[in-house]
Amino acid sequence: MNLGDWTERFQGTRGLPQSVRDRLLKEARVVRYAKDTAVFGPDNVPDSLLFLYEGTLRVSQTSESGRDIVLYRVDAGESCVLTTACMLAEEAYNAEGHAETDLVAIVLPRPAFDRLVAEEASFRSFVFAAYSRRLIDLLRVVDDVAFGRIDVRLAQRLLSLAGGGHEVSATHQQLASELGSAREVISRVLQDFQKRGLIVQSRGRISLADTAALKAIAESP
Amino acid sequence: MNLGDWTERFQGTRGLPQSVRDRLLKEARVVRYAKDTAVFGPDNVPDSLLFLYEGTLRVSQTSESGRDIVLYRVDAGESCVLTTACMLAEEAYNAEGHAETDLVAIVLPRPAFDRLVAEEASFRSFVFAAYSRRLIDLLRVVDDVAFGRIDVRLAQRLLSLAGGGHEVSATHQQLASELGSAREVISRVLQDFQKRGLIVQSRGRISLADTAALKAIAESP
DNA sequence: ACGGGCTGAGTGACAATATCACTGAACTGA
DNA sequence: TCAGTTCAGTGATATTGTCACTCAGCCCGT
Repeated sequence: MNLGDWTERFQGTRGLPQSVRDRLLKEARVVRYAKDTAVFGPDNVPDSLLFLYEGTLRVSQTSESGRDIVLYRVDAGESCVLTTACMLAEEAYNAEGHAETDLVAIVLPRPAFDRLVAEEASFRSFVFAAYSRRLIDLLRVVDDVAFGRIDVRLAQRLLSLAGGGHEVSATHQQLASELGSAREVISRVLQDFQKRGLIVQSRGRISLADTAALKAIAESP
Repeated sequence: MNLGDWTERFQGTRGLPQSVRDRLLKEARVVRYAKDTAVFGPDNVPDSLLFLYEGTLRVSQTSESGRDIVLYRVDAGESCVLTTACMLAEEAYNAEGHAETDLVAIVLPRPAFDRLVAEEASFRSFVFAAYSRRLIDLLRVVDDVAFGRIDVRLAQRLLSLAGGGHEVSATHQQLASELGSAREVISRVLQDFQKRGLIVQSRGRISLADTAALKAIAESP
């Protein structure tokens, strides 16, 4: 299956000379992942750079005790450098990538990646910028987890998961995993939100009744 | 003041051809920071890559509320890529670098850095490996903060700060900052440790009386 | 030596979050 | 339809964080 000239789609590849783009089109493979499948994990370490053409990839980390926390999401048009990082570091890590939707991705094998980084300044900038973005995402996660209030963080996450709409499809357990918290805690906070008329809950589904108030909570100190 | 051929000292520069090393020696500056001074911070964003020739640099993050947490340390022979990352991302961040000892560092300006990454595969590997190491350090921090018990983490940190010895020079407040916790919490855990005979406390100083038992705590699940 | 002033440490009360051990409610598929 | 499974609610308790203090030891000038 052919995507046509996908290099048009990525900031980091769009600016490259046509010859390099042609080489990319030849050397990279297109892969698909079905929704809710694992893209990579501790026992399935990738050895390539992943460009996400379509869909959303959720990267999370699982602790020894089985609890987990979402680190960040990779959206269409972005690349997932964590995989590259861990590949290069050859160290144990327990992050895993999960397809939140059906995914279409472009896989660039390591040698081609190396060559491109070496030869193309604009591609190099793209890679470094991607690293930086993730580093900063992680700094934010650290800050939130270490110092953030759970109700504030939950309000933020609900708004973000709703993506401008008013519906969130997630179980309490999934929301707990988003924040690295426990289901019971989330249940209690959500009940509080519901009592205050900010949300309406049903099984596996939350509708945001008062996004303005939620935003106020999300932005409280 | 001349350090001689410092390129000998770094994994990432040792393997370079002599011509490149000569260029490095010409283009990089040697800088010194006194112990307990700020090397970089939100209002003092660096625009270069820092190689640490001698000393230890502590990188920490401060929350809005004033509490802070240590993200990682950069030791002699390593480079601090977080600065580069944030420089490239041109995003706000609130990490800061603090000299834990007197520092001698080599500053490589951005253009020279770019050129070197482009031209030298071994230097490139070094940079990517440094990024990866920091990413993985941060994953560890996230895991600890989100899921770790405070007594376990404190035992780990005491052992690590003692560096194989039996003495740690740190106030309770400083230890709290290491872990992103509060002084009172640390005080209580330390008192518990002392009651159990694991440590002996004095003002600004802790001596580890029973490192074996501390290790047992540090490794408990 | 003496008495501020300052920093480091101890403490009780309380709030927030996590854990444990359940219960019941809502869906699902045979 | 009903048995199994997933999702959500709840009380009790443990851990961690916050607040508002007190007290002890150190530094320094007189």
